[in-house]
Amino acid sequence: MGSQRPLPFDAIAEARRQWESRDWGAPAHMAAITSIMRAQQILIAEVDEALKPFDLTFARYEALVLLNFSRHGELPMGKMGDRLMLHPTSVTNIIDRLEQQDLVRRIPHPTDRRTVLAQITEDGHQVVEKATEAVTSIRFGVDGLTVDELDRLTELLRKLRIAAGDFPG
Amino acid sequence: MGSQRPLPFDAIAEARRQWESRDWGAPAHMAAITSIMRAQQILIAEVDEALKPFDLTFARYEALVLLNFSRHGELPMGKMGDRLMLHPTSVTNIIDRLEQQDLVRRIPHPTDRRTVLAQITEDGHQVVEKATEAVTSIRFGVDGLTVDELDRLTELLRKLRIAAGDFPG
DNA sequence: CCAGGGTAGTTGGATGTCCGAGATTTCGTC
DNA sequence: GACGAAATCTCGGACATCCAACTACCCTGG
Repeated sequence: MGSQRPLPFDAIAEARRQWESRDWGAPAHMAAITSIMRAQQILIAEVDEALKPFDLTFARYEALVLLNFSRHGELPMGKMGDRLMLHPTSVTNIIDRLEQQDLVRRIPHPTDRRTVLAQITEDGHQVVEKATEAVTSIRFGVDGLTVDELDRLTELLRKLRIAAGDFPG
Repeated sequence: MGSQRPLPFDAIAEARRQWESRDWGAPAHMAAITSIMRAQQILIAEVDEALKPFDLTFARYEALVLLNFSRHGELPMGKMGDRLMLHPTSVTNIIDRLEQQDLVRRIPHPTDRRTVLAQITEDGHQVVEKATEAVTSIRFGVDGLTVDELDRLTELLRKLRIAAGDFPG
C-alpha cells in the first residue's frame, strides 16, 4: 500500500495550511479533492489485498459483480464501460483477463454483429460470491465511520457526481 | 474521461439496491467505497485535463507542489513517497519524468550517500505557479458543493484515513 | 441501393502504479 | 573494528488506464 510508514501528522491538513498561507485560492476544494485521492488510494489497496486470494483486482471484481447482477449474466461491453465509467479499451483489457481466468466468456450479440456480449460463467458466479464475502468481511476498511456517516459521505459524493455530469440526478 | 455518455440514473444507488436485495451485507460500506472510487475517477480526469497544457499529470503536479512547499525546494525521495503515499518506485518514475522536463533535478545528499534529493528548479517554480492557477480556476470541478459541504467531506474522509492508519489522528 | 456518417470493439503506444529483487550505503552490536 | 541488519534508491515485470487510429458493422438519406 504505497508507504508502509504512517506519517505522524495529517499531510493534507498541513498542505492546506501552506496553501492558505500563499493565498493560492480554493483551499477547501484542494483539501477535499486531495482527501478523495488519498481515500481511494487507501481503499483500493485494502480491497485488492482482500481479493488477492481470488486472483482478482477491484476493477475485475467490479466487472464481475455487474455481470452477476445483470439478466442472463451478460452485457454488451460498451454498456459495461458506461456503467463502470471505463474507456472501451479498459473494458477490453478487463474482459481479456477475466476470459483467461474462465470467469467470463465473449459471445456474439444475436442481432448486432458489431456488439460483443460478456457473459459470466458458472465459475464466475461462484468466485464473485466468495470474493464478496472476503470484501465485506474487511468491512471495506472503513470501520472508523458509522453507517450514518458513511451514508452522509455517499450523499456528499453523489452531489459531486451530479455536478460533474456523472448522471442527471 | 472514461465514458462520454452519462447514465440516465445513479449506477451506485442501483448497485446498492441489488446488493441489498441479495443480502450481501454492508451495503452502506459498499456504496461509500464505490462513491469514493467514482469521485476520484471524475476528479483526476478533470484535473489532468486542466494540467495538460503544462504537460503535467496530477501525480507530477502533487510532487512539484510538495517540493515547492519544502525548505530549499528539496526533499529526499523517500520522504516524498511518505508524504504522497507512493511506493518508492513510483517516486523514481515521477522524478525521472520531472527531471526530463527540467522541472526538478536530482542532487546528492550532503551526508548520506544512500539518499537522493529531488530539488525543484526555477522552471519548476514558475510552472507550478501557473499550473496552480489553472487547477484552482476549474475549482476542482466540485462547484456542486458549498465550502461547508466540502469541509464536511474532508472531515469524514479524515476519519476514514485515521481508521486506516494513514496518520495517528 | 448505396454512400457516408455513426457505433462497437480492438490494437499499439504512453503513463502511473505496484511488487520483487538487487546494489550501495549506513548503523548497531558484539 | 567487523559483521549483519536496516535503509535508500533503481531495475524489470505486471496490471490498469487513457488516447489515437483502425476494422467491421449498422443505418439513414437521397
